[in-house]
Amino acid sequence: MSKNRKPPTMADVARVTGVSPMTVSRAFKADSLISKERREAILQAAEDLGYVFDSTASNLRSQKSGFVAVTIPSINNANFADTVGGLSDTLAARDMQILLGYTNYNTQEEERLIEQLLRRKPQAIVVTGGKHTDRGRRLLETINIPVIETWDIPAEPINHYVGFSNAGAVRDMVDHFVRVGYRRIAFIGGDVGRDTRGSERRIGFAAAMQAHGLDASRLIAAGLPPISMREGANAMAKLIETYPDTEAVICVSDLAAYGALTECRRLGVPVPERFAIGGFGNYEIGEVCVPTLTTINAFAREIGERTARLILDILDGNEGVDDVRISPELIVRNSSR
Amino acid sequence: MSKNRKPPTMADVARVTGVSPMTVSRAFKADSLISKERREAILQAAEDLGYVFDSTASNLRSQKSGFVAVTIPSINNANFADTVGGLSDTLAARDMQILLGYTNYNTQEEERLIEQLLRRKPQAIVVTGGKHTDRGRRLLETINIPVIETWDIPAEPINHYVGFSNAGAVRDMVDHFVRVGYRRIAFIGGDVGRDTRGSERRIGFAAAMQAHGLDASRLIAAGLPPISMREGANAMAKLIETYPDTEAVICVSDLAAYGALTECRRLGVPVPERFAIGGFGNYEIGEVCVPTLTTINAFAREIGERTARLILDILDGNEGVDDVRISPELIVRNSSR
DNA sequence: CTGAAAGCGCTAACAA
DNA sequence: TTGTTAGCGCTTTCAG
Repeated sequence: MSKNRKPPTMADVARVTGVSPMTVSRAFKADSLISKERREAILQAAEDLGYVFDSTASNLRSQKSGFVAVTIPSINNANFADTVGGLSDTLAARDMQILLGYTNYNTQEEERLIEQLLRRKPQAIVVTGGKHTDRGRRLLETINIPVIETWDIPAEPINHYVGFSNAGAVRDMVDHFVRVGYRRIAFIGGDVGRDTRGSERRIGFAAAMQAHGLDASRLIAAGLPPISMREGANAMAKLIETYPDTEAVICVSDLAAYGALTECRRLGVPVPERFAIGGFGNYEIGEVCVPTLTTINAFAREIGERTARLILDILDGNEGVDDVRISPELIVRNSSR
Repeated sequence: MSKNRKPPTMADVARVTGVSPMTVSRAFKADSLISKERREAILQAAEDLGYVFDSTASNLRSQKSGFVAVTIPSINNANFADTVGGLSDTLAARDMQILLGYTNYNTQEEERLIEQLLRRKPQAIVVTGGKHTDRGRRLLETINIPVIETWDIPAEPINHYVGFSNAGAVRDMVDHFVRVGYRRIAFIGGDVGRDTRGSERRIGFAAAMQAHGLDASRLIAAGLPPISMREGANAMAKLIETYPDTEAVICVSDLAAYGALTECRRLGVPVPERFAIGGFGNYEIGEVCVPTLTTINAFAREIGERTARLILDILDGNEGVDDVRISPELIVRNSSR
């Protein structure tokens, strides 16, 4: 089945076709000057030989890898998957590929990953969030390619960012909850410190509650991020036990919120009549479950698309490239007033 | 901020350290012969210079990319994400990286992707399923690297496979449903032809029903794969309208099953008393929702891990490497007897 | 439109 | 343990 001969190179294709390797090279570049018939003959010969273009060599010579490096906290998260999808689809139009790594919500792991990814000579690097180890940050500052921080608005951006205020988005939900009459509001999130976006959502909750003169101390920590549905359910049980008179809860994600919702159903607590629930992220589950979930749409896919366009603009040398601030949208559904 | 000087190379590090480039190269390979102090001095100088190892060049010279190419139908699917996670984590132990592409459940797109990925000279390629375009198959047959088909047991494997029988797994569920007394059983899946794993599940359903002498014609097509929760809900509405006396339904995935479950709740149809529901894939939603979902665990993460180990074995030249047949596990929960 | 020469940055292979 | 030489497969550059 698999022969042990060395795979054919452009030189082989050139020999078969009776042209120079340079001409073969041109045949493989869509926009290069070469007669139509010659190109067709060359491509046909290449296909017959089983020749596969070697981008490894091409990249070295031209000093362009065609890669954009991307780090996300978790591969198994619909929000980040949407962002990667937006990035990937937009970059594909220019034949660029994504080199993906995930950090498990851990900046140490992110540092290791950044170093590993940079060795592949990406033409840009996209990271999630604005928190990094000192060395990770230094690596990003030193490298001579566009760096884009996403899903956040960093206090001190390394280079560019495409994101939104996590604290601000939660504040909008608190404001809405207070406006419609809830007062005793709690927050379910992960343990502090690891997931920075989650922490900022908690901070946004506390700040907004205080701004309304309300008690901001009803905080339930549900475990290490990311918070699963199960952990959301457990946190809800703890919440009801600890603060039985709570009227509404804001969860760090729709997944936690859905878990909380199922726990209410198990306990016979009517939602939203007795207990209102809000989530974050506009996951599919939130528009299908009963009752549907009030949530915040952070436009995950658009973050990816805008990031990709920012990168392409920079690589094209367009001046005046602006960072992007996304405005998350509050979606009020049936799990709350 | 970003200087326009060319980034430093090994030659620069060598100059600064007063050694030859070859010695610098050795300092970056963990297992090579070089005095400890010298290595440390070199690595320190490299860090100071902001030198980043160039795997592009290394790969070309050594003819080893360190990549494993992987195609999956969708990036936004917890099952495939788990498989990729298993692959990625297992390969990371050997410093290999994954080069990921997704096909949108489309073999044309898969063909395009395979061609693109092979240009990066991966050391192995993993594809999902055993159905490909003719040219896609030819590319995989011709290339001189391990090819692993997953999530399926192909009738004619190209090279290796790590998978399970989708038809057989659904047959197990039908057998169970019949054993506990259901007779009028339906199947909700995607439109035929695109998602081959889904088609095989439907085929397994029909064959099993016929084996029991039961009517296998209650098939609801829910749209293009992948079937969303929403489409599962719509399909359930159609099912109840079309075949009102149905007792149980098997859905092509847990997501569709969950949608079906919510539709029952909306319609006031009690599950499992009036209507039993089974899913596929053991997604998190199925163990949290109310009632919990009867499903099939296909061991997605293990598929990835076993695939990675298979690849490493082959690359290590271990003889007698065997393909892997996973045995999916039926999990009976509260959405059925 | 086509070709020849040179070299991208690293490491295999050999020599010391 | 270290250095020298050559070359991985392609494309930049320049000449025709």
